[in-house]
Amino acid sequence: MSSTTKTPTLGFAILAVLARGDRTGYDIAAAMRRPVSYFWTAGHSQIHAELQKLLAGRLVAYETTHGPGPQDKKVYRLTPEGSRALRAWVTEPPRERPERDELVLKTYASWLADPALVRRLFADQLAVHEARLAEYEREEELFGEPPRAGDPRFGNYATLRCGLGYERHRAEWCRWMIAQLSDSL
Amino acid sequence: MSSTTKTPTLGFAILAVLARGDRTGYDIAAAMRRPVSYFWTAGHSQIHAELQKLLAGRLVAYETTHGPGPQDKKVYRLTPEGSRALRAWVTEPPRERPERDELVLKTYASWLADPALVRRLFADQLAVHEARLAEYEREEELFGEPPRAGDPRFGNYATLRCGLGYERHRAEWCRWMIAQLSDSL
DNA sequence: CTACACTATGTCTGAACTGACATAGTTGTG
DNA sequence: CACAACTATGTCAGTTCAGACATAGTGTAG
Repeated sequence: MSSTTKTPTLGFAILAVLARGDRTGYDIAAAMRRPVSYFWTAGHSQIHAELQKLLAGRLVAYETTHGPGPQDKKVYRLTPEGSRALRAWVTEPPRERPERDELVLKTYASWLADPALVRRLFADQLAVHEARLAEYEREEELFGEPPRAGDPRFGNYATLRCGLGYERHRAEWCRWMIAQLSDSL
Repeated sequence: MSSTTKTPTLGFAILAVLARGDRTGYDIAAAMRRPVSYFWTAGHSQIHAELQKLLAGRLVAYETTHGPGPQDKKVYRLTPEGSRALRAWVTEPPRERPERDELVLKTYASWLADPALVRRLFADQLAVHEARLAEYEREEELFGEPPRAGDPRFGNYATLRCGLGYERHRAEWCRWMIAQLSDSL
């Protein structure tokens, strides 16, 4: 660590985006809304605040150019320290985040409710997952040959594969639930 | 809603546990650590605070009995209003939680790091998922015949199925990553 | 009989996060 | 030329959550 601060995960998410090219806070927020499939999300207010901290820790720097808005436009870039910190962080084991899934919780309590309404809930969810799956499959086709491990696009492709697997698992579970609920009618 | 307060998801998690039987705050915390597979988690400090709010909204009530500790033991139960609120909540569409997965983020930035170290990271993760999978499979066997939709045990079984599918998807993704990284060495 | 693990309730601080508010230039459309 | 959408930065109040601190009776193993 360069000094006193321990960077939260959001900080590394920002560094990971900047590793692919210099950006403004606005651009980072846009990238994190959906890079290609999911990986992390944050509102712009959080990003601007975190950029201040990264700046204080000298993990990023910026150049001011004139642009729209009341303030000047700031284009951020990784510093060598930032790049080093990011590379070191990548291979460290991730800290477990507690599982908090509202649909699973509803499922846990689903024995209390009208099976027809629960069935409807899962049918809606299934539609959402199938739509996302179709979208991801379209994106997958755009890659053609899977990129190699040293290529930045490998990161995009690998997260896309994760998203693809997740949506398939989720859709299958929804279908199973619907089948179970149909049996009990 | 009974009055002014909108109950957060944690509140419904507590109600869902109480729907299966009266419990103390301590018991609820223990149940939510791992009911059978995952569904929601919270520390006891959060649970005690939330129980106060549920109490104020008259969704739960309690009886005091003498027990260990400086305070008396409080056994909470659902009120009719609580039961009604829970049942109504179950079939409402879940609000989307933002995706925040540290391993996926690391994957997104993995092109920067030493492939051998990334491979190690995923091998460790694979071991974790395989261990959980084995545990869930053991739990699945204990059920024998899948419970029917009106049975409280259906909730447990259905969440277990979700956990099972999730761990399989995750393990498969880890294996795919390891294969990709082995190719590039 | 002593020590430890477990039961049991609660408070408090700080970090992480959400959503609203505030401001204003640029670019493209009708 | 007016208006909307997009670019762009920031503040602030409130909520959620994790982890530490505080306290103390009960049951069990050595």
